[in-house]
Amino acid sequence: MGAEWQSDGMNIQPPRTRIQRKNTEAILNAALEVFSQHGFRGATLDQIATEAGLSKPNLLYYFPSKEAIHVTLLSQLMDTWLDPLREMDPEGDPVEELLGYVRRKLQMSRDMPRESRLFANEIVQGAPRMQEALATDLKELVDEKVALLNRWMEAGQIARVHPHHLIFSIWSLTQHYADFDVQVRTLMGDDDPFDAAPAFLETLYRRLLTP
Amino acid sequence: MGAEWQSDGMNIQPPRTRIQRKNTEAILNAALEVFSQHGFRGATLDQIATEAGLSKPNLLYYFPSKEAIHVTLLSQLMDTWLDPLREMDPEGDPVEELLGYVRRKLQMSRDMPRESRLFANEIVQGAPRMQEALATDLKELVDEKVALLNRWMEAGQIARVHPHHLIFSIWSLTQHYADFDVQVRTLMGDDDPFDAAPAFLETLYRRLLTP
DNA sequence: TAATGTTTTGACCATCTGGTCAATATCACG
DNA sequence: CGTGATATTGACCAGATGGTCAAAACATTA
Repeated sequence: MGAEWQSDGMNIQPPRTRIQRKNTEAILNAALEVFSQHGFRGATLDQIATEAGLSKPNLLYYFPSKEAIHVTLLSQLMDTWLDPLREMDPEGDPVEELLGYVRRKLQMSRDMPRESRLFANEIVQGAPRMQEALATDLKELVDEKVALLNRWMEAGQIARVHPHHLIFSIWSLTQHYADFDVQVRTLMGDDDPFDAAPAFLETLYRRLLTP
Repeated sequence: MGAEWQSDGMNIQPPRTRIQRKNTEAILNAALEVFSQHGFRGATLDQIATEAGLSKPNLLYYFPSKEAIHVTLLSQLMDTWLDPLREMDPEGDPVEELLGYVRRKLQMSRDMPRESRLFANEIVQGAPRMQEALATDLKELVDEKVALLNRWMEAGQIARVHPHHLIFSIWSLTQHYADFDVQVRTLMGDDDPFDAAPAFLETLYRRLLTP
């Protein structure tokens, strides 16, 4: 019988047996690798199965479909992805809080480039499987932080700039190093982009934000 | 016989007859639409053919393969894409030249979002069909402009920042509005992102670059 | 208008791909 | 060890997809 413990609808029951835990983890890791490199349609179940060290039917014993794997990945990552923004503390020093956010976000591009590219693939192609999450979870968080930025600006603690564009700028400047990695490295030769990026971004945001 | 006038290898002979001109143009336009929305593997010849108002075999009368269409598109666009950077004038006022570049690049994101996403798709996925162009044409141009930026910095005409990262920042900040359009618009609601973007970027780069 | 070259198409093919299923192997535990 | 539950697999399927081809339709021009 098809495994009853599997994700029904949106909810994922935590895998019960040792083997289940091991295999679902292997599958999600393999899928992250493959989806982030080829996009949803470009990825094949065979690729993912091979990468995970399983046969295709075996893979489909753990997830009901290709899409289910993709959706599971995206929603699991959403949280992690937004953590750095959540951590921005209303009580802290505004400029330092923003710089901290930039630093954490850049660190994520360095440490989790596959995750970054997974999202990039999805959004560039119109976010067909994520639009709802964008319009609800993400929007809520961003609205809250935009309000915070507005308060900081009104209090004269950071320079007045368009808060949405400020947030977008942080996303684009940091994720660029993961998403466009090939290009960046091709152009910089042997220099590791992540050597100079932190200083560059710190300079940029200090000059932009210092009132 | 297979049409002899077709692109052999990398060179594209300009289409000769009226019909050829019309159809190759329609195909490339359709392909831009479809590839930019679904990526190379996600796009199908049927989709492109339908979008171009042709049958699939008819489409393949004009291009030998799916890949040939993609390659043609990419190399045709490469030039257009780099024009704004080429226009940066060594003789002009440094800050104004850079701001002009930013403005032109932002304008391209607004006017040619499909082209931007085509490149984004390609590069996010590791630039499998473009690496060479990156390593030759693009690198040459960037190296030249990096040298120019270095001269400007040594002359004290703009602030000292890492020139490569400066260029990357312009790319990422401007292309973000095209590539992540869905996300940006979802979060900004009814506001058109392109209303406030020019002012935001001008502020940002003036503060960053003014010595 | 006849002859020639160009364009279009329907039918077809091989391969790939997501997914199913019954049978088999492995595991956990009383 | 034996037994029921869990895990794995080979064989298979239907639909999609990139691409071919010979024949038909259409243009062009002598």
